[in-house]
Amino acid sequence: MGATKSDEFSVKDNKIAGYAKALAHPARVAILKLLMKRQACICGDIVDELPLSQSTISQHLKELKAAGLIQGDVEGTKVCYCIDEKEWHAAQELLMGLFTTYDASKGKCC
Amino acid sequence: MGATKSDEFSVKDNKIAGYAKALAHPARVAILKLLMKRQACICGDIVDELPLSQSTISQHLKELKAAGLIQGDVEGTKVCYCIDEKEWHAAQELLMGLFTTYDASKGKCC
DNA sequence: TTAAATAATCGTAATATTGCGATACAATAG
DNA sequence: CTATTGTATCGCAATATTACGATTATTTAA
Repeated sequence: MGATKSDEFSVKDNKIAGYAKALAHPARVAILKLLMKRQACICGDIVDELPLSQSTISQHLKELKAAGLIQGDVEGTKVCYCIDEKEWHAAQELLMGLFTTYDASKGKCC
Repeated sequence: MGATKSDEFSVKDNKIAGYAKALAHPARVAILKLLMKRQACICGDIVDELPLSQSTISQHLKELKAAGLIQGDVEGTKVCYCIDEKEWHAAQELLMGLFTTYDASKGKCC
């Protein structure tokens, strides 16, 4: 008990939930915004910009990478992260699909 | 240590993260889809449709309600849930805003 | 080679989430 | 009033997340 019963739900619902989970922390939202603001990507500058330790930032980056939303390029002693365009759009489509499903069925409540 | 440092981030980023968190579980995604599919809303039928116990469903509904995404109307001994249109659109706008920020700055990576 | 810089990982602690059974509560039916 | 139905809440156990300091690579610079 306690573990999420992912198996019991559709692949699509799990994907949506997975992308949502990646966005479900303000630090990760802030990181993504930073990556977008600087049209080129950054690395440990994120650590300077956010109020979290290096190791914590590193973990958040790892999660965003695991979700597929970002990529990391090793450049010498630094690592350069950026949005993964393809997955970013995939996430956008899935989440938007969920939201627009509502407009389709303009149901009124109870 | 271990608690999320919400205070350290912007209100907006926290809102985005909050909505995302509500969508970050396949059961909640499934619930929202059900509420939309039946243009009118349901209640404990959700329990019959999903592979989770009544108490677990109830908790997920509570979270969705806390996030503002759904409303619940007591109807006799039953409770009828439905999407909260206003908050739903607010969530949609915030999340879309995040996604489209990328298109604006067609940055290429590293 | 050695030192410095940068990032990833490990270990640990605190807290949050997920899930369920049992129980409590509310409203209707009889 | 009492029984039934439908839902919420409580208490617990299992697991996951968040955060950090310390350590471990890894690569460049000296």
